[in-house]
Amino acid sequence: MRVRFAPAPTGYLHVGGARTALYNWLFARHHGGVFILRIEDTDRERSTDESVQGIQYVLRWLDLDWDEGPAVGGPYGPYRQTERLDLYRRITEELAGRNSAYPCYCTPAELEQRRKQAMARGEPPGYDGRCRNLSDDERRAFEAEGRPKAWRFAAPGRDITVPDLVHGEATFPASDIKDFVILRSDGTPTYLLAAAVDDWKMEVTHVLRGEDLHSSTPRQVLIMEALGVERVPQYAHLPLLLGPDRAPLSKRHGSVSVEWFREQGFLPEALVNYLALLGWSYDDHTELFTRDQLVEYFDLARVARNPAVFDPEKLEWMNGHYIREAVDEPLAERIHEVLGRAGVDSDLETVRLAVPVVKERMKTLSEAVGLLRFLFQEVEPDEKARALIEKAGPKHFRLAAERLSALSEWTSEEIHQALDGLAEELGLSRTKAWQPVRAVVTGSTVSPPLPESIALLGRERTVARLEAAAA
RNA sequence: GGUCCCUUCGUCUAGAGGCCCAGGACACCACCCUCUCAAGGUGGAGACACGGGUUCGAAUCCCGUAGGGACCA
Repeated sequence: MRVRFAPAPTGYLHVGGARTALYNWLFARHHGGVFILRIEDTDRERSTDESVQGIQYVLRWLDLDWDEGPAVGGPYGPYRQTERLDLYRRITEELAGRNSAYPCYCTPAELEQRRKQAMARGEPPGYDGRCRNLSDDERRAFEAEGRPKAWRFAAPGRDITVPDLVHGEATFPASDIKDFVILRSDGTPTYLLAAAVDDWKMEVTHVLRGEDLHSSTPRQVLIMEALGVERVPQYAHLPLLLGPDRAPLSKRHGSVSVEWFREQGFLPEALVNYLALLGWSYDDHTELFTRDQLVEYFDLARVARNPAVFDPEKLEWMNGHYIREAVDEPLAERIHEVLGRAGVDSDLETVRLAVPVVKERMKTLSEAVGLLRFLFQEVEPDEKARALIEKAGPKHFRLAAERLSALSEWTSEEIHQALDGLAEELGLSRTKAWQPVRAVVTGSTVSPPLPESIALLGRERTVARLEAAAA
């Protein structure tokens, strides 16, 4: 079994593409097949080394390893290979020899005009087959004129049924399959030809791709059949991913690239788990899966047929879960990195100690910045904090400073006791006594547990902040 | 316009004729826990697009209608 994942060379992978990659990978791994990475390269404008790098980077981050590739399909970009162009041309000639392809001399303007006429007559648009039965004389005349020619596939005029591993069979009527272009006048193949030929040459047995390619399947199958390909791949079309507005996920939804999620502090495990569940389910209640379980359980028969809306909130919840589950040490390193990128100059040692108290209060790693900033920078109390500080008054903080500086041991237990003593002395509830202290020490009314926060901050800085507030 | 695909709580979904006056999860609400925020616990509200059939019985099968999407150019 040879499974191929073929993203377009857009330079990044959006979550829809990532899900397709994941399903291909899971399918291949589940069946012990070969997972092939092939970059679809039919777009002249965007194909660059960088885009291939970008896709590889993302797949590595998600830990989706491939066995072959990256192979590049299509003829463009830095991967432009004239021998490939020759291959597509030779195959087109071969098809022509079998009466399955013919040159078309119609100009874009002519095609456009006829399309409009057809529409006006209430007929479906699409090529009318005009050049299919050109006489030799007519053909010579066009050639003499120096007209550019494209090559079209000669549709066989019969219905075609293509099986699909998630949808079952779909029959496309002959009338819907017009003679389509396979080789452009500049000698480059269209997606249809390139995909069919490359899948054939790479001996691909399974193609899992987006639903948007569903209706192009019969044309690819037709090309392969005309070529006498013995084993046409099996197709599975995955339901599209939608944005919150129910429109297919695309660049205009903004932050949908996997790279963005990485930068925001999402864990690959969370993204993989979430994506796996967008269009597939195992049973009626299991939601959290390890990678091994995913590989073991994944089954195309349980892939949904309806499109799914991408829900960032559920992803966040799941990410929070994976952060809580994460091992402290590597997590500390990642948080250290995130802090650095946010311009907070932290030291790894302190972050290590802080991890246990922050890990269960984050949905994304980037939230660590707000939670831990007070440990590494001077604080500027926010509005709520300032109000609390003002209300409590200097005496509150002077007493707190005294009690804390008198401590013989600087541990969260001792600090806890000192703060309780403060509450007692002031005749206040714990909440009322502690919140102003929190405001002064962390600059916020929200923080990790106070005694732990103070322990992390250190005696000197804590007392200094309290004394400044008492002045 | 044609063809193909799709339609269960706001969202992701379970459901392949009786187990379903529809189950789980996220989000939401309430309560508990509690030094704040979380996490955790308990409870709550919330859906079978519509209309016809078939059947003793339909979310599940059939036919229509409506809506959405993709492709064709």
